[in-house]
Amino acid sequence: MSMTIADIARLAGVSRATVSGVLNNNPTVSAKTKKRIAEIIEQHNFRPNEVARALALQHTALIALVIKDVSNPFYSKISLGVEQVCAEQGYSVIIGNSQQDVAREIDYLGLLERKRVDGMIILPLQAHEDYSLFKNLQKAGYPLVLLAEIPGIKTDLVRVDDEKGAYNATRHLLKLGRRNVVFVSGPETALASQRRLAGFQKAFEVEGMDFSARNIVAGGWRYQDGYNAGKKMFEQLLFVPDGVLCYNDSVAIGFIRALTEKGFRVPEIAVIGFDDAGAGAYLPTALTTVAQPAIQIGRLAALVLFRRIKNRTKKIEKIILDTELVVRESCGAHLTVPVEN
Amino acid sequence: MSMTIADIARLAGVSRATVSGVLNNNPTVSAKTKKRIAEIIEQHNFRPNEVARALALQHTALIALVIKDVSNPFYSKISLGVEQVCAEQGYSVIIGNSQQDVAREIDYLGLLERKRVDGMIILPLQAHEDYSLFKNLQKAGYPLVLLAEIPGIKTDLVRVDDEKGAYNATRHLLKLGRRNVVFVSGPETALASQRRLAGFQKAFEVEGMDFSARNIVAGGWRYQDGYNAGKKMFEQLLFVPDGVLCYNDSVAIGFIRALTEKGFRVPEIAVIGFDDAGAGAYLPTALTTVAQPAIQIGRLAALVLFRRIKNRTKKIEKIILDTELVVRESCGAHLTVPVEN
DNA sequence: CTAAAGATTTAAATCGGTTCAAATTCATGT
DNA sequence: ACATGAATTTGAACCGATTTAAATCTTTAG
Repeated sequence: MSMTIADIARLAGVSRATVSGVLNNNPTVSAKTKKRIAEIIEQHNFRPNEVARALALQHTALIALVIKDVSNPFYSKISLGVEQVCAEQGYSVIIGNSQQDVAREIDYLGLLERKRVDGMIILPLQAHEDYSLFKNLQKAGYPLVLLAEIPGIKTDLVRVDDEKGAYNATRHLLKLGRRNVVFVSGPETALASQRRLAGFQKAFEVEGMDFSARNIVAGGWRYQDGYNAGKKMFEQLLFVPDGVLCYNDSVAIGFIRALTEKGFRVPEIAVIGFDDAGAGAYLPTALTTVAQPAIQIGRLAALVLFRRIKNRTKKIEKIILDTELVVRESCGAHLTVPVEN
Repeated sequence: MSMTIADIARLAGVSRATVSGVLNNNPTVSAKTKKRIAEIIEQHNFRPNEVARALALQHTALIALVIKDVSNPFYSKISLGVEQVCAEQGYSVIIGNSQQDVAREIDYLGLLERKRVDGMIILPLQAHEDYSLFKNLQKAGYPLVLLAEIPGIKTDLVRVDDEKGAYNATRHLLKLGRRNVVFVSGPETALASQRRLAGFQKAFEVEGMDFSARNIVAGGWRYQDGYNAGKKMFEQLLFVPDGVLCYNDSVAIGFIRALTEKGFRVPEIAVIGFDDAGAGAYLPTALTTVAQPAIQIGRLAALVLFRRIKNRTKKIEKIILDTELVVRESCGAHLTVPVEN
């Protein structure tokens, strides 16, 4: 149906090799044939079949990005960054949503072997029984960039310093005089949640405050998860906090909704989110949050991946970016004088 | 480096054709060889190269989804739906963000010819100088499903009845007694915005109300666009509305933020969004909105695309879904008695 | 005018699968 | 034991590009 290089060769009265030469701007083909054939190509609107090209060249100009769920604003921004630099480099990106499901994630990992994508950026779940698959893939030389560590594996990595981010946010709350502060956690399969919890806890220590199980409540990563957590908390009223650090902005937004429904208000209850993706900045009471440079994370991950694709021997890159506490209204900083200690 | 079908053939002392037979579960190869070779394949963890397969079979098991911006919650939900059914069918999806840029969109269109993706789902911009590219692609038999009409082209299409959706929402506001109602428009390159405006306007007619340019304000599609529109409006105070229909939820959220900053409140000013994707339902004053079944749209688009991929002769499918007005708090329906007319 | 050097072009192999006509093996009935 | 037909396997072509050694064509110098 569509033209092939052989058709063009026939039309031009020349060999396929020559046509290939002009396609790839090979200096060995003369300027005049180049022009002549280029015209014929143009005329017939011939586009070389990249599948055939991929087979011959052993690379597909495709990479895969596997995240939990593009409909989460933070991940969608990462994907935007990834796609940006891929487009610049002439690559396309296959996107996979693991949906927090290990089986799906494993399935996507298979794209490396099956579809021969040139590399993969992946936010691995922390729920695998073992990580030999990752280990094997990496040992087999497949370019892999992670967005979160995997136990016992050294690979290129781009992430943010979750612990420090949570630590700073928590200290901020504490400095503002909040004393009943809780952390609404993320999904158990997220290493980032554990890290943020660690930072949260550390702030308690540093401020010399007691920390107990009451300071943690189980959350999740979606609006609904935050809402549920808040609902439960404000229905039972076992413990009414005056400060809350949430796993991410979506959880914070859901939590705030729940608290509002029960007649409480922000920032009387101070709330801080994490990510700074999505609607937070535009809430009626704008959300204070630990901002991650999501697009930048995506861009860097892609850049690191390309470096690895091009140069298989280079040593491992581990990029850990800083977060930034973006103080808006929901933490009450604009109302309260910080407590010095 | 990695195993090929020839390696397996050699290992099994059999021809490549036979190995291919077991890979494709060809009934002509005997059960015992099938088992024997399957074991060898398993043992060596051989995965056939799908690039080679794609070349031979002339299909890649890839489709492309081109939207404006995955980081918009509505599009990300569509992409989720698309990916769901693709995963079920063993397809992968390449995602492209046109970013409202015609050149980028055209570039992505090229994936059909270049990367030989088996089909494409695309939300075309309305800013092309001409649509011959689409026309040619479609004439050349490339499977194409649109998420918005293109002037003068008949292709498979899945979308929502924007006009009716906006009409219903507007009537709702009007019935609630709101008299100074405005439409915060979407980007000019979005046909959907024009359709929603038409529905908005029609409601005015039906209610026998005057409609003028004051009833439209230029918006956009992001939080920031809604915010800017609101800010401008409430700074100038030329016209303070008591009801607002926004192009989408993001615009509504931004608009509400602007109005809040200026000391106004929702639902004293009633606000309705469009899409029902993202944070709307979890705002302190939950957003009333015209809900689109985004995931379903994605799923249907993918399903239609697969039908077209499999059966090139079938006639065109045009699926127009209904929206649903989800009444929450931001339109004030829970406070106001509807006005009968 | 011719040989050597340099510039271009080409034939054929290759990438790793699928497919189909032809060849081979197997089973059955006599 | 043998002919026959069915079941299975295989060789070779093909998908559409790239690549490289060899062939051919141009220049240039002597």
